[in-house]
Amino acid sequence: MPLLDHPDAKAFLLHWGEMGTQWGVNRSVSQVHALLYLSDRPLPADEIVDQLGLARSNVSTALKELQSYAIVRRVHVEGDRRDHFVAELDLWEMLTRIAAERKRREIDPTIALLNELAQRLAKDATCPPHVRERITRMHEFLSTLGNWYEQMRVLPKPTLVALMKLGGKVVRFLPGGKKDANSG
Amino acid sequence: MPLLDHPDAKAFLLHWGEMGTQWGVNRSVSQVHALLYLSDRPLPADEIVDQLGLARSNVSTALKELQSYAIVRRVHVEGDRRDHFVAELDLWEMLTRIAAERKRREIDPTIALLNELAQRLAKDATCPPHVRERITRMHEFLSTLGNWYEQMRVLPKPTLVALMKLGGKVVRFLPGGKKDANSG
DNA sequence: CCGTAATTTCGGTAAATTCAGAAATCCATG
DNA sequence: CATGGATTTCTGAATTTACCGAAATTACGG
Repeated sequence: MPLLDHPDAKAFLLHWGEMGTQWGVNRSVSQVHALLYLSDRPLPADEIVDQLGLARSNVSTALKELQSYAIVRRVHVEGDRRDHFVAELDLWEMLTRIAAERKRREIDPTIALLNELAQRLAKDATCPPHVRERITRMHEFLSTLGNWYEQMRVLPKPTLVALMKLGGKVVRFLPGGKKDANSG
Repeated sequence: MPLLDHPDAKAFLLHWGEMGTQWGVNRSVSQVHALLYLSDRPLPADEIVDQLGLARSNVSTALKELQSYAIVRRVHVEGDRRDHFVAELDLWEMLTRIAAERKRREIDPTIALLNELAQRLAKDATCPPHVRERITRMHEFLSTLGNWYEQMRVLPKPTLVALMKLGGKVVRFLPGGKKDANSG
């Protein structure tokens, strides 16, 4: 019995698919992800094809993309030759993996370029001062962000979760942190 | 004298333009942003057209998009009828504004849908248990993230900056936080 | 190894996006 | 309230991206 017979599962899947384009992947990719996320068992590509009505090749590409984010993985199912696929169900894991891959694709190349430019600018007298300053600032800013990310990345997951649950209340624990009505 | 005469400024601008497509905007948008970011004075649309070699209409659309993120704003220049534009130069501001807009576009619609679905699922006996659970989990997860974001958003900027600079060392200050070699 | 099932790659088409130029609208000024 | 510059909106062409079906490749069981 197809998962998508249930109207709410279907609503979720269709919405997820549409949002995909906003998130920088195509609809097929995010639909496949939604289907696997809702599925209670590993699915072979064929079945994804059937349930979503996509071309086999398209599903293959989508699965590859999802695996590149490490939020979907191949699993072997006893007594079946075909590859099966499951989505990461730990949403915190999902988030950190997407973050890692997006940083790699969207931030790291720019930091690399800025490293180069910063080096060149250091010994370049012809550059207008404000250009030098703007590029340097951007370099410092992104480097700082990158370092922060790196430090967060290596924290144990429970610590990260605790930090997030704490929300704005972290400041209470900092030296000179604000006291509020709930702190005593 | 055009800004882009300098090779490093040009390299920055070209790179920024290419990355734009990764970041979910088109090349024109990110190029216009780069140009304004490097400029030491407000630029009228005409001049952006000249320096980047884009069509006037294109620049108009790009400026609108950048203003929707609130990282570029219109300014009036004494004695000139034309609108001029400047980029946000405080990079921390830039980041928080982009984050705000992206959350609005990329997360809020999904939270809204999940609110609906969660409500429907609560009184729906026909839904397979694992589907209910997965959707509920996603709902809780995104809501928690949203709440965390909201609490970070309202913190004073210096506090945010301090928190980031602190990096992984925040945990030292938390109750039960780990001690490390640098903490004593 | 051979045959078959499973999967990926390739080529072509459809759809969407980007972008320039033209037309229309807006707006300040005389 | 007319004029001319400034700006946006409209339209269509060009490019890019998404996606299907077929062919090629890979992996597996006998």
